[in-house]
Amino acid sequence: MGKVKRKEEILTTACHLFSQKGYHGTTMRDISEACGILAGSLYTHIRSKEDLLYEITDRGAQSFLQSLQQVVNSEKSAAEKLRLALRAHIQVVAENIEAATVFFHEWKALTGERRKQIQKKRDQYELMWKQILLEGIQSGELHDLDGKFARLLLLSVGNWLYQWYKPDGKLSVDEIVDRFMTILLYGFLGQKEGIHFESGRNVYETDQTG
Amino acid sequence: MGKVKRKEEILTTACHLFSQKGYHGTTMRDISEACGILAGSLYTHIRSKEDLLYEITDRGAQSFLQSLQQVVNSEKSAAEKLRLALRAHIQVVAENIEAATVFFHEWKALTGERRKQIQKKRDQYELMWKQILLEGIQSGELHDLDGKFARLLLLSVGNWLYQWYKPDGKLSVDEIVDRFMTILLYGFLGQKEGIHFESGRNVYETDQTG
DNA sequence: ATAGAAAACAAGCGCCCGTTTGTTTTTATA
DNA sequence: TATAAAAACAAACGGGCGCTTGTTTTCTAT
Repeated sequence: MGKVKRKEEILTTACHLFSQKGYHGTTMRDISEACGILAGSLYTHIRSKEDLLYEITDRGAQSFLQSLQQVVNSEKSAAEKLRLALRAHIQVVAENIEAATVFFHEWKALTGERRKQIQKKRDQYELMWKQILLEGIQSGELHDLDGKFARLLLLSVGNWLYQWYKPDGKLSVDEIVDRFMTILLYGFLGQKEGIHFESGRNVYETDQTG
Repeated sequence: MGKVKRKEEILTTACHLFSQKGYHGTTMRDISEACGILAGSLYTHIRSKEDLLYEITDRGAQSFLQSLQQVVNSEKSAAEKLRLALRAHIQVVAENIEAATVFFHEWKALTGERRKQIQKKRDQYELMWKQILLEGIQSGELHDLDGKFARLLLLSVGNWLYQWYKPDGKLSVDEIVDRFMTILLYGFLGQKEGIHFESGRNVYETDQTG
């Protein structure tokens, strides 16, 4: 097995096991067995168990930050920016479902400086959402909106996704985003005027949950 | 220390530590030290560590089920039922924030039959939400609504609450529910006609998160 | 083909885990 | 106040934990 490859294999394997059994519920022997080597051999490639967790969560944080940065920099209407932001978020989760699970579920198992760094990136991310919403409110496009709770709503939806999303589900990321955004923009009671989806029928069951 | 009291103290302490450090990250010695007794003495009151986790999560599940059952049985409009359901959910989380944290974050650490039982109650709970939304859609009150995603939205908001809610926050449960429901019923773009709150001003910062 | 580097092995370190056992102390009841 | 039950202690069990060390095997580049 090549040099860099084994390191990545260990990370992927750890990510898989952490997402399934949790960080503290996964042992180095679990990881080594899944990789087909002995536990001690892992330490040729990594320095510690916590290093694995940090690498996984930090990569996750970077993915979220980078994808949202593009949205913030874009020049679109507030509503469109919100859609793009939610789309970016959901895409990161959907395309890295195991890493996202570890990111959301296990990052607090980090200790000391490492944890602070991840916390910092989470704060940065939240700040970017704040910015998008604040712009929309100040420009009047999102009149009368409680920015704080709008943000909590959006992040709740995006962050909870890892709990139910299954990669082999019937709906694409775009279809999921469309359904959420329709409700978020116009509400349970509002009309969906001016919005059209290629698959916009109202079907109660479109099962994607596990 | 009395008979039943010590058992409850152990449960409360375990709940606190599980919510902070996770189930696998908490040791029996952690719990015993916080209770001021030796680790072995715990076993006068409990049978195993997993028993503690099961008791906590099962009580949580019962709280959610009971509070929502009352809403399902009530005779209200669909929109009002949704509000009451979200209120019930948020109230359970807010009034038992540590237990809720363990319930949402650690229930998968249960094994075998115990885990299946909690899963079953979670399914029951979701079914009750489905029922409320289905009634509202079939009666026409929630016209054109994608019930599946409306439910995901509501449960995302309710389930993510444990991640940011602080008991010493400035807003009451009712105020939180009002803010979420306003957005959920009328959307980011819609008018909030016919709705009035005693504290309905639009302030961007109403900090409640940690 | 062979020297040097990288990777994996084999063994085990010290420590902590959940739990058990046998004894002592505390509590409740008569 | 005597007595039995309940609770807590003291000590340790078997085992698994993250990780290290010293050696052997495998790969890579000349």
